[in-house]
Amino acid sequence: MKTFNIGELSAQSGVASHAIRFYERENLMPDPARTQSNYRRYPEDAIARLQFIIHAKQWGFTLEEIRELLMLQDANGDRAEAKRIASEQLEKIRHQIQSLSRIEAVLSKTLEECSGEGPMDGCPIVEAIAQER
Amino acid sequence: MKTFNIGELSAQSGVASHAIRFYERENLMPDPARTQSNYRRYPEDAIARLQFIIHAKQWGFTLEEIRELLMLQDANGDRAEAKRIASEQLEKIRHQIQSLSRIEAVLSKTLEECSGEGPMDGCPIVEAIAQER
DNA sequence: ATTGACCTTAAAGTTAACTTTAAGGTTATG
DNA sequence: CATAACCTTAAAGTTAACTTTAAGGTCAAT
Repeated sequence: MKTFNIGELSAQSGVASHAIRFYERENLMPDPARTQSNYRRYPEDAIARLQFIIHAKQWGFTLEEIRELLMLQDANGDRAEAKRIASEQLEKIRHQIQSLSRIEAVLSKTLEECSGEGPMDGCPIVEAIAQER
Repeated sequence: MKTFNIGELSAQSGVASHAIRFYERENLMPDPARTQSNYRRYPEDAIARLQFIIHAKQWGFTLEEIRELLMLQDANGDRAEAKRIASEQLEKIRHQIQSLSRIEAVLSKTLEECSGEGPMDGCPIVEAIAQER
């Protein structure tokens, strides 16, 4: 089995060495084996674990939530817990979409109304923001 | 004309006194008049300015962008500039919506596939995150 | 044997947008 | 006149998720 030092793992995973050490301190990555000279030695599956972290981040999970998911995996925990975490994430995402969509509607309408010419005084954009709600 | 000290302005606007001073340092609020005892004295329109800031924040503008908009207003600058700033903001919001919608689709589909029962091993949620793309 | 590219740790810096703390002056009330 | 509730400034702390710096040990190549 191939093993990697931290620089090689960094190159394979696209995660900076310092970030990998940070994940270790934050208990997202397990303490790796060490060489005689105290260098970290990673097994191949460390790449997959880092990619899991990257993807979960892209999905909007916080490191805290990712740590929970990884701990469930490591402990072969309860699937219901993972579902709860992911469901909460889905709810958050849906709220964000709703909120952004409302803003998008008003902002795009406002931009259509603004010619983009003339002085600031009476600018529909400014007036839309200044509007009480 | 009524004037306010910072605590009254805070109560009227819903923005904490310290945040108001912070906005002053950050050039979002103009340096106010002072009493003999060096207390800040605000005119009524300070309330509207703070509300403009609050609303712009709700629309997702950064303080930096809000400062730009306020400077344009204060200088009675060019409406085209305001339109550019708002257009960029609209683009950002649309990208966020797109990105979140993609995540929402995959995540909700994954959640449907996961019974929420049994051990983590083989959990569709974990597998969906671990998936290469 | 020396250079350069790695690796180690611990600690401090980054960003945004504040909040909190510290140490003290002022004003209103009983 | 004392006490509480204001106000002042400057500086440090907060959060997330790292990055950067400092000071030094190790390894591969020339």
